[in-house]
Formats: sequence, structure tokens, C-alpha cells
Amino acid sequence: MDRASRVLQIFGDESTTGVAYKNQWLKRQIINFIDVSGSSTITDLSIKLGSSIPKTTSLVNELMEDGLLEEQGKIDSTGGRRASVFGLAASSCYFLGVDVHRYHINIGLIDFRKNLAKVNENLPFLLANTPESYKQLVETVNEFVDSLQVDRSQILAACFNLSGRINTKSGYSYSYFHFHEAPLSESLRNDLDIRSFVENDSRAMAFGEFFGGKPYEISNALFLNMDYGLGLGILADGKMYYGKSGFSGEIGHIPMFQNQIICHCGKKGCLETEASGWALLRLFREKIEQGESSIVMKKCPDIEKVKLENIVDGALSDDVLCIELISDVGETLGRALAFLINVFNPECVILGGTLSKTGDYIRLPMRNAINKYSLGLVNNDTQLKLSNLGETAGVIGGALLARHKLMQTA
Amino acid sequence: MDRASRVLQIFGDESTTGVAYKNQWLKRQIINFIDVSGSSTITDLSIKLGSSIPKTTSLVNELMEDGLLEEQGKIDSTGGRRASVFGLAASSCYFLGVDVHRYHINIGLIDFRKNLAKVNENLPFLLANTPESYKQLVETVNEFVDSLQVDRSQILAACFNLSGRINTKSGYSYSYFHFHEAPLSESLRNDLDIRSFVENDSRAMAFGEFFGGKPYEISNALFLNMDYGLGLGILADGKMYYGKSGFSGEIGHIPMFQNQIICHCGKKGCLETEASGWALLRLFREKIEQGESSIVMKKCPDIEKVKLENIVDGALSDDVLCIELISDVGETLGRALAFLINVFNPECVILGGTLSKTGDYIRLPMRNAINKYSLGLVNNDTQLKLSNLGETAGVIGGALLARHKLMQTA
DNA sequence: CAAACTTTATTAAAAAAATTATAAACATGT
DNA sequence: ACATGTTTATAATTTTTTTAATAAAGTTTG
Repeated sequence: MDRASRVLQIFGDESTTGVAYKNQWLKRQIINFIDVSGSSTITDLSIKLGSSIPKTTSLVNELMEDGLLEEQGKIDSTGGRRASVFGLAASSCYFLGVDVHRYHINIGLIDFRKNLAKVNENLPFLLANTPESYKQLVETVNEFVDSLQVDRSQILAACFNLSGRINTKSGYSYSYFHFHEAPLSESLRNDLDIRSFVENDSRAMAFGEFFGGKPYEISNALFLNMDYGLGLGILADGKMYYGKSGFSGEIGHIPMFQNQIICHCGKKGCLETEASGWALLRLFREKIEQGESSIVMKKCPDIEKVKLENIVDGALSDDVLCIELISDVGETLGRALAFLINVFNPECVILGGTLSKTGDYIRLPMRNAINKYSLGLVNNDTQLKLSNLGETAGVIGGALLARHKLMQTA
Repeated sequence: MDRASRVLQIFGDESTTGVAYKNQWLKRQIINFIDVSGSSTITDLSIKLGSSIPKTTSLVNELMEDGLLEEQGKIDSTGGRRASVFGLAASSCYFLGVDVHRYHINIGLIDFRKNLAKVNENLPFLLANTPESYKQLVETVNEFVDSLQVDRSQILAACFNLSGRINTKSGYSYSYFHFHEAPLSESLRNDLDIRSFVENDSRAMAFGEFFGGKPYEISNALFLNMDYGLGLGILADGKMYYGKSGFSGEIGHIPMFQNQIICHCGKKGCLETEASGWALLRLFREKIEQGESSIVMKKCPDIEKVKLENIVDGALSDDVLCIELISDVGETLGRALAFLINVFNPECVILGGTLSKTGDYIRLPMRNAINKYSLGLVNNDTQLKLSNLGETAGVIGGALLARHKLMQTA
């Protein structure tokens, strides 16, 4: 039995009983503890598990034989014999993150230690609710997997990040690839031969930002994905928050305005009509039509073809119009965030997505609006940070989620 | 050692080690499992704990000797010998809930089985940030405790529900009784000789509504406290959500309007300026001054002395003006709830507080606004319910919270 | 630099818990 | 009503785990 299968065995819930079950449970605890703490000594594990040192030793030895743990040298002495430290064996298994965008795909692979083993970004793709689009997705992922050094059986799970409404539990996607009888996650599993999950794109990015770094230090935070649309990822008490059907975080269509602009969701007055990538483009076009000038128009003379990225680049090149518009959008988003901060009292809010590339151009107006519109006592200890991972948040988050979902219960 | 002390011993974290520690942990698991499931057989417990039947039997026997568990007869046969069922012993310990309002206090006592043993409502009191007010609080609670059959030492914990900003973790209240060096919870503990917690009033009511009934069936829900001010209690993944500093749910002062009304929080455009008890009174006065009539004015001719309760009574007596105003407030609140529902995707929203007494007069306009302003896919499975507990939500919730906090870690 | 002290690892003895076997309680079918 | 099958409870035996004891590996101090 290879190492990947051992992982499945330990995290699977095959109904073993009695002492075998307990040992499996303890092994799972050991892996999870080492997972959050990075590495550990027998003594630490023993205390954490509430088991004796000989027992812990034998479990760790078994996990080493299984190939899931490895000795990583010795800890600095604390005044006596130096203790051996054990960590996860990176190559025991792998996980896939597939970030599906409208016009491209990013795919990434992480190992058991959460190292990003390989990323392919901007793979050509066209997202649509058609069997052809689905086929293209499957083929692209299969090509990526085949190009890897690691065997397909070593990849224990994959997570597909999709925009739109997704039921994470059932695995159904309602916006895309909604033509199979079976849930999308099932179809993918069959066509890839890899256990698959589907996830909301913003939530996956949020997961990457929250858990992508080494230690799990924050436990209440928000992640705002600012792209053409808006998305929100919520970390509540150290766990991703999903809501009843996995639809939580639908911030784009909250009613915040009395305007008459019809949102693509069909309603009027949505936040996205005034503060989003879509809104930014609309406002830009209006200003240009009113006769204002921008360097964006030099690079891209056809106003209909101006993309969000162009506006972002414009701002980064100190284009006044772009900076002003982004500031306006930031102010509005800050007002919405003030609402969320009052309700959630988070430790920090992380800004991600295409618009976050403008850095302080968007962050400062938001900070301003938050101070203006939310209660001092609540927002004082809320930090407003820019994304750490940037473009790769999606693939890293997806792969980490696949890993997380498998390790919770296989 | 009496039974109350046994509870403390089991839920305390005195640093026992090895097998003693494990047994304590297992006992805690047994109590917790029986707590959520109501009662249980040895076999069920054995499966749940992952321990053998003889081991479980001896633990249950010890817990019976300690007086925390009692045999509650036998289960109906499933085709063989009938199993004994065990449940918590109601009188092993008690918990106090103190609901502090502006002009009165409600106090309640629950036993270990969560039965409401005694309630005293509407005890005279005047809330202020003064030592006199604090003294009155302590005296009133002490009188209540002295009037009980049960000994003070049997009451393991008390929870005080206060409005305004409260840091639940540290035990500090920032709005009231903010003159001691030590946190309020410490002062109360000293003056009452009962371990004390402080809690946000709306959160305590929410806890009562969520966990006051028999089974814990919902795991994502919102509770809206509609009184003079607004409050929100959030249940996320089966747990009350607090946020970083315990300030979550500050829904009253979210920026939703462009109006010029100055809220008592100092800002403009707060939700409470247009949709709350305060707002309702303001709107009522404006309408009366414009010459409209209402039966409320017959009962209470001095417009300055009209209270929220009068408007509620007016609506329940079919007074047109009251009903209209409440409907308007409901519509606005519904719009705010639409926001929250989009973000939280809860299973249900429970309406409580004084305004909820108007029943469908407020509920239906809210439901309407929610349908209008939130995404169908998200809100379709969100129920909008009226409070079950009504007036007693606070004391029940408080007492349950005291019990919960002690049983998590004493 | 060796003696004394700490901390970790391994082994051996003792204790505790899990199995297995048996008895008791109850239901069902003849 | 009695034999048979099922489930629960208790007792006896075996296995597992803990505790205690010992050895090994470092650090610190006189």
C-alpha cells in the first residue's frame, strides 16, 4: 500500500471499532496537530493528545513507517537531551487547486506540507454553461496532471473555484456546467479520476489568504474579492463560514442605493451597480463620453474594449481619472465594509482581487469611509490589509481547501 | 463534597494528568452528550465516546454517585432486553440569568436540566452608570437568591445581560457600571459570591431563542432584537458568534441613510434613526404634530410621555397610524435584513424584543422587503419567525449562557 | 573537565481498558 | 407457555496502555 493510500485510510471513516478506531483517531489528531503547529516533539504530542509517551512514540513510529511523518532533526536543547522533531512528509500526497475564470484557468499543485509544487497560470479557456466548455476544462486539467512528476493516484483531491451560486455540500453548480444529472463534483471525479470539490471563487481565495501563511493566527476575518463582481469570504471562529446552503458572502447584491441602474442579477440598487469592476468600467465610459481624458484611451482606443485591468494599470501609471474613479469606488465599498465590520467585529479585512492591485489607491478611501461610517469601538481594532498572495490566492486557496476537506473527513 | 462542587470539579481544568485527566475528559463528554441529546443509554454513550461498555458503565456509575446523573427508567425494547436511560440530575446545580433593562430587572433561575425553576419579572430598578444603580442591582439579585429554596453555593454561575458595548471575554462593560478598577464580572462575583459573566442583551436573548427549546436543530441563524434600539445575535455553525472583542452584531449603527438625523451614537444616517423603537416614537410624534389622530393619544395625552409599549398596544388595538408606522419601520428593517441574509445565508431569522409583539404587523412588511431586496436563491430557504419565548428570552438566555460558559471551561 | 542537574528515549512492571464469554431481561413465534 | 432470538448487563480473561524505573544525551556550574 502506497503512502497516498495510507493517508486515505487514516482520514477515511471506515467503521473500524475499538482500539483500532482509537488509534486511527489518535493518528489523525497527531497529523492535525503537526499540521497547525508545523512540527512537533513526542512530548508535545503526548500532552496534546493526553496519551502517554510510549504510546505516542509507537503511533509516531507507525506514521513514519506509513511515510506520512518524517524526522526533521532535533530541537534546540532546553537544558537537557535534545528532542527529535517530527513533521509531515511533503511528498506523501498532493492536492490540486483549479481556479476557473471567465477567460482563463489557473492550476496549482500543493504537497502534504502545503508547499506550492507547481502552478500554471493563464491557461487558455472560455467559461460557459456548455458541455464544450466543461470538456475543455477537463482536458486542460488532465493535461496539467499528466505533465506532473507525481502519479495521478498521489493526488488525493482537487477543488474547483467557480463564480456564481454554488452549493458546496451537494457539489452542484447552478451558474455553470449545470447540465449533468449528477452534481458537478461527481462528474469531475469521474472524468478526472480525482476526488473533486467545488467552491465559490471568493471563498477559495479567502481560504488561501487566511491559511496560506505558516501559522493560523487570526480567527475572525473578512476577505473582499474585488473583481468585475464582488465576493466575500468569512472566517468565523477560525472556520470558513458557509451558511445554510453554502451561499454566504453574497455581498454584491445587497441593496444599498436608490439608483435606477439594473444589475445583472435583475434587481436595482445593488452594491455592484456602484462599487465593483463593472461599475468602474461604466463610470469610466461615462466620464470619457463627457469629454474627460485618460492615458487608458491611448493604449486602448476602443472604449467598448477597455478592460478592468486597463483601468488598474492606468491608476498605477498615475492617471488622474482612473485614480479618482477608484477612489470613489473605494469610498462606496468602505461604506459597505463599515456595515460588515459593525456586524462581524473582525480582526482584519483583507482586500483581494484585481482591484486590490491598485494598493493604497483603493485602500485609503476605504479606510476613510470605514472610520467615518462605523463605530469607533468596533472598527478600532480592525486592520485593513492588502492581499498577500495576489493572483495565486485562488489556486493556493483551492488546493488548501481540497486538502482541508479531505483531512476533515475523507 | 456536595453535588455542585462535583460539577465544578469535572468542568474545572485543574491540571490532573494521565488517566485521571482522561476520565475527567470522558465524564465531561458524557455530560455534554447527554446535555444535547436529552438522555442516553450506555451503549449510545459507548459508541459516541469510543470507549468500551464496561468502561462507560463505570464512568456513568461514578457520575451517578456524584449526583450529576440519574437513571430515568428504561427505553422501549428494540427486540431484546430494555436498556437503562440516564439523564442529567436536575437539582445538582443551578444557574442565574439577570436581564437588566433601563427601568426594571428580570431574574430567572434554571436547573441543571435547563428547567426554569423560578422567574421574577419587572423588579423595580433604574439603570445608570452610577455606584447607586450598581448597588441596587446587587441588592435586588441578593434578595432574589435569598428567597430561593436552593443554597447559594448550588448556584454555579450567573449571567448579566446589559445593553451597550460589552467585552464578554474581559468582563468589562463600557456603557454602564464603568467605575470599578476590576472588570464588572469580577465586582459582581465578589459582591454576590457567585461566579458572574456579562453579556450583550441581544445576544443573550438570541441564545435563549436558539437553545431554549429541547433539541439543537438549527446551526445558522440570526436573532433581531427590536426594542428602542436594535440588536443582533448571530449563530454561526451552531455557536454564538462574538467577533474579535465580543462586539459583533452592532446592527443599529450601520450607515443606511443619507438623512440628517443625528443618532445618539453621534453619527448620521444610522439604521436606528429610521427603523427602531426610537425612530418609531419620533415618527409618531411627527405625525401627531401634523394633525393625525391615534387612540394612543387618548390613553396617554402627553405626547412626550408616550412609550414604545403604547404604540405596540395601539397597533394591537387596530390603530391605523400605529399599524402604518410599524409597517414602514418593518419595511426598512426588512431591507437591512436582506443585506444580512445575503451575507449570512441563515436558516432562519427570529424576531424578538418589544416590537415583535406586534406579530405579523411587523413581520409581513419585513418578509416583503426581504423578498424584494435579497437574492431569491439565498433567501428562499430563510424562514422569518416570531420569538417563541417573548419577554422571558432574556432571563432564559442569560441563565443558559451562564450554564454554557461554565460547562465549556469553568 | 568532571559532577550535578535536565530533558528525552527506552524498557519493565503495574494498572487499566478492551475483548470475550456468560448471564439476565425482554420479544416473538409456534 | 415455552423455546428461540435479541439486546443489555456483568464477570473473566486478554490485551493495551500507563506508570515507574532506567539509560542516554545534553547543559551548566564549581
